[in-house]
Amino acid sequence: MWIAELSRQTDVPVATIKYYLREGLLPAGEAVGATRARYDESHVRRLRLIRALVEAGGLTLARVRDVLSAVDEESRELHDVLGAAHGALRPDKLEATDESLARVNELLADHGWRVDEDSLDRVLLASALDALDRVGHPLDPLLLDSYLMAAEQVGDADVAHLPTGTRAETVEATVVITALGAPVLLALRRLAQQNASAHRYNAVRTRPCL
Amino acid sequence: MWIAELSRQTDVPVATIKYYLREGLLPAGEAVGATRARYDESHVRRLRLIRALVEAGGLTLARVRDVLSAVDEESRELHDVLGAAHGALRPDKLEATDESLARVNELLADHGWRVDEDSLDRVLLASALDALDRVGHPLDPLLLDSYLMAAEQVGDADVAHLPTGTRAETVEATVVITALGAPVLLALRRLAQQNASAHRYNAVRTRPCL
DNA sequence: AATATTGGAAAGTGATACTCTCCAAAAGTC
DNA sequence: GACTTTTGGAGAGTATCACTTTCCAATATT
Repeated sequence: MWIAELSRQTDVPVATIKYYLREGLLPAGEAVGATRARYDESHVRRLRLIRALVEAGGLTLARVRDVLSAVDEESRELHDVLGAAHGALRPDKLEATDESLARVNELLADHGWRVDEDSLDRVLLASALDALDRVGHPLDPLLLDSYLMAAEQVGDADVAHLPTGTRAETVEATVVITALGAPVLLALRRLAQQNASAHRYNAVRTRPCL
Repeated sequence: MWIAELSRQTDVPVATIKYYLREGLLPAGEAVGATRARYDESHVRRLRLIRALVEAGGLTLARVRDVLSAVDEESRELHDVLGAAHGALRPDKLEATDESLARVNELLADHGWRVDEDSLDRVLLASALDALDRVGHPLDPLLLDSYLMAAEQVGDADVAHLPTGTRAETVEATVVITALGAPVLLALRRLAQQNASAHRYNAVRTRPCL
C-alpha cells in the first residue's frame, strides 16, 4: 500500500506519518522508484502501537523511540526487555534522599522481592516518598504496605498473563501491558476511591466534574 | 518575608514565583507600598505543594490550578473534593466505544461499586481498554479482575487513611495522596513486575537500563 | 548619594509534536 | 502526449507549555 492507504487505515495524517519516518519511529517503506515506497501490515501495526503509547500511555515520542528500539533488538532476553520497557516509562530526572532510599530498600528486603540492586525504580519510588514528605503529608507505613501488596498482586498477574508465543509477540505484549496498564490501574484506583468515599460519607456526587 | 526569602526557603527562582503569581497559582502577598509585598508560611506551603504536584505528580500547571481552586473552595463537601481532585488528574480528551463502556459498566455493577453513573473515569478506563484492543492486545478479563481487586484494596486504604482533622487538612491530604500516590503505585508495580519476572525467568538483570 | 531590591509586565527561550509549503519525479487519465 | 494527481523528501512554520530574561520605575538599605 502507498502512504495514503496507510494513513487511511490508521487515521494518522500523512504529514504525521512522514514526520514519524523522519524521526525514525517508523521504518521506511520499500522504495519503489525515486518517489514511491510501499508499506505493509507491519507498518500499520507499528503505527497503531506508536499512537496507543502516545495517546493512551502518555509517552513522549522520545520514550516511544526507546521502547521500540528495545522491541526491535532481537538479542534481548525477555527479562531484559521488561527492564528496557520500564526505562522508557520513568521520568529521567531522578534524585532521592538517602533516608527514603533506605526505607525503600528495607521495604523490598522485608518482602523478599528480587529486584536489581540499582534499579532506577527504587530511586523513583524514594523520590515520590520524598515529595510526600516535603509537602508535609508523609506516606503512612500502613498505607505503603497496602500499596505494596496490591502492587505485588498486579505485578504477578501481569507477568503470569504474558503470552508464550514467539519472541516478537511476547516482547510487544510486555511493552503494551506495562505502558497501557498504567492508565487502566489509575482509573480503577480513582473509581475505587469514589466507591470507598461514597460508603464513608454515604454520599453520591451530584455535581459535574470540573 | 520578602519574595527573595520565599525563593530561598522553597528553592524556586524568584522569576518563577512571579510567574506563578501572574498565573494565579499563588495568591498575592500582602502589599506593602507600591513595590513591596510580604509573604508568609502559607505561601511557602502552597509553593511546595505546587512543585510537588508538578514534579512528582506530573501535573500541568493548568491541572494544578484546577486542584488548587478545589482546595480553596471552602463550600465543597469532602466527597466532592475527591471528584474535583480526580478531574485534575485525568487527560481531558476522552472518547470510548460503546462496547468498552458497556464492559466497564458491567464490571463495576458486578462488583457493586458505588460510582457516579457518568463519572469520567468510566470513560477513561473504557478508552484505555479500547487502546489495548486497537494494538491487538485486548486486556484479559482475568487480568482486569486482578487489577480491579488490587485497585479496590488501594482505594479503600486511601480513603481509610485520610486524616480527620480540619477541612483544610483533609482536603489537602486528599489531593496530595491522590496525585502523588500514582507515581508510588506505578513504581511499586514495576518493581513487582521485576520480582515476578525474576522468579519466572530465574534471571537477574545485569545490563544497565536504557 | 550610591547601591540593591522589589513588583510588574513584556518579550524571549527551548522543548515537543506536529503541520504546512514547496519541489521535482513519477503514475494515472483522457 | 498533455494534464492532473500523488509521492517522498526536506525545510520552515505553528501552537502549547513552562519558564527565563530583560526592562522599568519605585522604594529600601547602606
